[in-house]
Amino acid sequence: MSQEFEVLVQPTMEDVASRAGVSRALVSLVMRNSPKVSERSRIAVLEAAEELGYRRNLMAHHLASRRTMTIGLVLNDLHNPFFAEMTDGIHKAALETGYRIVINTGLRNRAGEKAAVDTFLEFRTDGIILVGSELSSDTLEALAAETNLVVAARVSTADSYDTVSIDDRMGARMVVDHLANLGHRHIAHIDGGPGAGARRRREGYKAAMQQRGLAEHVRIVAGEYSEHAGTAGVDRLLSDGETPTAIFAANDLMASGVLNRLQGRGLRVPEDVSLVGFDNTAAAALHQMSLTTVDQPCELLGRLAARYLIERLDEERIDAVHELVTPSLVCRSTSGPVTRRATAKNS
Amino acid sequence: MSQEFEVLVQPTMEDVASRAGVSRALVSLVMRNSPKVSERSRIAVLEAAEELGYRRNLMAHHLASRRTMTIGLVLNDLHNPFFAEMTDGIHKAALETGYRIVINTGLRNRAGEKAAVDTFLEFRTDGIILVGSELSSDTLEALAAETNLVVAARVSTADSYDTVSIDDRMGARMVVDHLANLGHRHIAHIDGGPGAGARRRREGYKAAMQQRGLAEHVRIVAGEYSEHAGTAGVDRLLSDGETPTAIFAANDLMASGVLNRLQGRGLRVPEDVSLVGFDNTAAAALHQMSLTTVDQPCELLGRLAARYLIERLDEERIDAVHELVTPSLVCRSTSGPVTRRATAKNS
DNA sequence: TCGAATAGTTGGAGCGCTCTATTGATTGTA
DNA sequence: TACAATCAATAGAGCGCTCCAACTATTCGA
Repeated sequence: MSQEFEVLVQPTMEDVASRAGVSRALVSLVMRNSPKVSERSRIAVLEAAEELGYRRNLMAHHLASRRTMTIGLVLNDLHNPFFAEMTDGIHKAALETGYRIVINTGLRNRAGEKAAVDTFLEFRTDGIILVGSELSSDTLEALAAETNLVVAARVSTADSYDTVSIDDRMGARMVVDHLANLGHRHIAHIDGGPGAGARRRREGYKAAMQQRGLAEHVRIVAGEYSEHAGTAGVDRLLSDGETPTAIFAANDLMASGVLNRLQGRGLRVPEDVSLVGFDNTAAAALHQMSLTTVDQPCELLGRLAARYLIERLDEERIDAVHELVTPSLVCRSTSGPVTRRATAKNS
Repeated sequence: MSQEFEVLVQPTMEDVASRAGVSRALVSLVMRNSPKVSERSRIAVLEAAEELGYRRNLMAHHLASRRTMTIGLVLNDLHNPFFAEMTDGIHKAALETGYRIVINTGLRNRAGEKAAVDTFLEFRTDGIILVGSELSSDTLEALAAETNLVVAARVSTADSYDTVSIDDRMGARMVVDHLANLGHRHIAHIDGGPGAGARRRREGYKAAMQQRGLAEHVRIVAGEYSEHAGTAGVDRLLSDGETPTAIFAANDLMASGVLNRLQGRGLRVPEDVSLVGFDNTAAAALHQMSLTTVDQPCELLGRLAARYLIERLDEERIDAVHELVTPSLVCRSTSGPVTRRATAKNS
């Protein structure tokens, strides 16, 4: 029992100091890699620390220095692989600059997200990165007044925090261009409703269609980011009589539903109908799906988010930065040229 | 500028105390919901805190109380949806008992995992949960001496930390039983190599086959947890001449490769060959795949892990607990009864 | 009416660290 | 030889909080 107790009480700098025969302040200098320590003492201290299994107490460290060299990362949804990849980018960029990260997640609701943020505020992390936040812009403004803040995967013009996001509008335009170049004119869009970026994807689709002189063929069916919305969308599109030769689904999950329903209805992809998604999730790359889709450079987005936060911390930048990153199209097997058969049906 | 400075310096208990006209100690009592505070003072303090935007400094709190009410969670791989679901379970269980969690992840390597653990040790979280750890058992033992530890998704008999895992062996047995009950005898297994739980899945497969009197049909092809290993496995199985009527892939990702290759080879699933995976990932549920697979009760695993850690913290349990949770089979469209055609080929 | 019990409040020590000012030892220079 | 300059090490205050012992009212029973 008493041994158990001993084990869990961690040694302090004082312990290391007395073992090494120096002062506590010297140990502190060694731990912070100060150059003004003699080689002799440095080694003595490091050895003593090693022997005792000393581990700096970050809490005390922070209390005295007001810094934690830690970035709090709040992920809206751990289940979304998109966030996982962004995290990789943030993680790497942070490590390269001497910061570490700590992650938290709301349970996919605002209250949970707020709790996650509060945890970091209480831990006094040096700054916070929010990925795919659902908080109101007022809340974000308030938060930016309390800590250094960067919001990723969300567009804003706020001047108290930075944002980094993909250019959804351009992504949608790329999809339309790709399909139009393949000869498609009847390109329908099943939209993502309230989903992140869905509004901008829809706008991009519309604008590109107009620009291509296909304004009359613009056709948008309401949906949301789910597989079911994809199947329902197909039903809606087909029941109107005029079958489009190509469908642009607002994200990959929806595209999966679309693909399934098209095949169920006896339509071949891409011979009869071409299909393009958005996000380039792992499932899209699987052979069963092999979906043409828009890829987001997640890791880059993450790196940028981290960089902007660290600029605020290290260079004390105050004014906000808002960056839009260009996506790219990944062509796989679900999109192809319009065939005689497909066009015959429609014209 | 100077305003900027003001904003980022957070108010302390002292500030709240003087604004509310009470002592710092009283504010502390209010913040900790002590019952021995008059309603009058409580309200005064809470109002002052609200007005100042006071937020407790966890670092100082910990330093004084030696507790953070925080659990550190180290995920081996954020990309694996399995971990995301376990996190949900841990998260919920933690919240219910007044704890909060903080997550960290290694960049899929031991050094990264160690760094993640170190962060939590420096933060002095009350305990640590490792999910899918790749650290050596010696390292884990050493870690358990420094903090309270629970390891999830890993089997062990160590007596200094708890483990919670699925019963992979039983999962494999369920697969064999399911297929055998459908009339299959030629059931092959493409194994997961060094992957987590793969060894036990293979053993379970072998044992179940023997128990069913199918020892002579045991056929194991080496693989690993990747789609490619699945396609390669099929090639290997078919090139031997004797096509199995059913294939048990060590995980869903592999099963995806298997499915693709079977179809590519002109074999129908499940008419010609039945296929079963393991993990029940989101992709398996997608209609394109609709894979029969073994489901792990991830959230339950998470809840158990959290519970065991909290028992160590709150009830000061010392002796280790090791729990194996029973999985369940999810029957979808890739498995079916042996057909005349399939059996004809083989016997 | 008085001491005891109770409820509410407070000052101060201390948690483990950083940081400033200072001391002591050593070296360089006139 | 004396004095400044440099280097290495240290004491001590303080970061924001908790917790204990002590203190002040107030209430109660005898």
